[in-house]
Amino acid sequence: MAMLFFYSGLPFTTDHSPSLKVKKQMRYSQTFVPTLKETPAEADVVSHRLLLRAGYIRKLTAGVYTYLPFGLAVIRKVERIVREEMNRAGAQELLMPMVQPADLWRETGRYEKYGAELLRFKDRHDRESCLGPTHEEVITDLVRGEVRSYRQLPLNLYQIQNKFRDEIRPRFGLMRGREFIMKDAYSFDVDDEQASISYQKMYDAYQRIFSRCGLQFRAVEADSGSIGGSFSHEFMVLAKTGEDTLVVCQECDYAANVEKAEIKARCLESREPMLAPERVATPGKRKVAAVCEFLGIGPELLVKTLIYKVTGGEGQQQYPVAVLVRGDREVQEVKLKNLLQAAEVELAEDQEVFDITGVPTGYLGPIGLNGQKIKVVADWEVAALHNFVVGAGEKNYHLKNVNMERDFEVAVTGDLRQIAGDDPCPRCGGKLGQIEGIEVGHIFKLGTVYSESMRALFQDHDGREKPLVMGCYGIGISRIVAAAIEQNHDDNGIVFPVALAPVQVIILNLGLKDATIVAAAELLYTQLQDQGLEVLLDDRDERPGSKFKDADLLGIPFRVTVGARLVKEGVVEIRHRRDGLTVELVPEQAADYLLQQIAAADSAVQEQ
RNA sequence: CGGGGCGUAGCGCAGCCUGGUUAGCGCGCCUGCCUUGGGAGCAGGAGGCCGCAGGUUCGAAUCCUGCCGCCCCGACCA
Repeated sequence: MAMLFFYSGLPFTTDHSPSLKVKKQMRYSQTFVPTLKETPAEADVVSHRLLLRAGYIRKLTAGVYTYLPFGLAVIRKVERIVREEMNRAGAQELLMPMVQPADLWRETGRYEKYGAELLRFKDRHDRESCLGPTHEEVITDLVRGEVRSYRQLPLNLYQIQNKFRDEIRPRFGLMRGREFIMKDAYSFDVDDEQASISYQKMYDAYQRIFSRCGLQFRAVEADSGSIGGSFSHEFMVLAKTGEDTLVVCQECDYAANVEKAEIKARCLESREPMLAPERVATPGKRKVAAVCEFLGIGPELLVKTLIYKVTGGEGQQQYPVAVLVRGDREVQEVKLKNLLQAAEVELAEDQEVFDITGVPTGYLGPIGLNGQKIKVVADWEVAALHNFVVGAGEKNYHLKNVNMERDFEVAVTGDLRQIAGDDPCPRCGGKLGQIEGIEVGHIFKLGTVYSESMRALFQDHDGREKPLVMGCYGIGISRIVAAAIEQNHDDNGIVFPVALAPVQVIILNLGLKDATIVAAAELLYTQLQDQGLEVLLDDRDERPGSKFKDADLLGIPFRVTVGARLVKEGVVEIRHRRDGLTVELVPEQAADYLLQQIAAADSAVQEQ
């Protein structure tokens, strides 16, 4: 502590201290924002391209990026909103280590289960370790050591931290990096009811966060995936480049990820009398369309038999499962995985199918598979169907008039197909639409999965020891930046929402050799800063064209041009990046105008 | 990991198939002149282990082998 005195004269402060009123120098000529005229070849999607071109990020290696000053500024904007809303919701910030011991992960069994995304390594003492892709184990370890009593609950702890997941295929720049910034929060409650309240608080906080970020988004019901747990929502930014497909009811407020979207309208059991099975030659007809055309039937009367390699669930070995869906449907693998309680399901290759069943693909059917000890599962629709067509289990033949139960046995029947465009809403029966989305947030009700396996127990007021009921809540901070750009750009570059822009205003000095213009630009720069606005002054010795192009590319919401018109007409020009709206004002009015516009943008967002 | 493609100056690319003079173009960068409301013009200039390592050859950016890296399509996820 004594060391502090040696730094005499300097106040003890940190750079995020709000009390320190040092204005940031924001002269373009001295700012490291290396914009690019041409698009680097590595970038394909809009956000990646523009982040590189606008000098916001640079790549170090696959899926790993440096945030340059302006990129970091945007990240900080997002973080600030997230912190404010998390704190408002009663969560408390902490910071956990990124390096974690393997033994902790063994307690929940995830060291083995998590798969290759978990980057494992040994330290110099040969201790097994990993880089944290998420922190359920660490937080649970912390809390089990400190929380004993119901009086210490509820508790919600969060952090904003770099995560590392050794993604199979990183892509799209910040959208799917291996290293990325995430906010992860964990809630601890006494019982399920209280946990639901914590969950709802987070749901509400997330609504506020994404609204304040100026994003168009939608909360949807989601699969809880490998994190485990019972109940889950994803927050999706709506954008064409989204990696996920969502179904949204046009009549009620139902929305879900297609992975999850239930098919509720159970089809009516067919009343047709069952006919005698008939073996028909279908030479060379392997595809659904070819078989149907050949037999003169619609694809809804044919049943596909697909062989999946399934891992986990009952025993650790891989085993084959035959999945039956109608010819016009697709298997939804996430549903299949959940139904089988499997760790992984993978469609078998043609050769593998032959090795497993002895039948070439295209002629496979459910009959006789039980004899080979292959588990058969069927979609509900198949169970309702009568007299359908399946592969005969031998090359160049199919079977007509097949019926489930009479002709073959099925281990499980369930909701296994992907929801289709003509399916009705599972809630209200209304019409469904499909849209693309980017997952920027995911909340889970975990229950006691982790607290039980790690023995995180507390004593309740009835004196009994119970496992903590947990929830976990993630937000992809760096991904929000990419998603915001996917949703907000035009041909000239980024169009940042005011809340996320690295600075709110850029002043273009177009008359570096004209003392009047320079003086006016400098004065405006100082005045706007004094008003608390974030301003970049473009004082570079560049031609006007370059300055306009860069201002657009960077996506700064408001541009103030100080040029010849100041000398001739005494005005500066203020242009809105988003809609191109332009006003001319005397410089004295500029600050008020901008403050008013920025306030308006903020309140519009708040009302969303 | 499976499938496809690419590594040549800071960026975008040509040259490679059909080996052979000093490896070229556009942008950017430096100097000077000129120009100044949408990425100007002229003149001069700097900058290259042709991804790495072997091999074939009198001779390799170019042909062969191996490795490394990157991008795109699928399984994963914030």
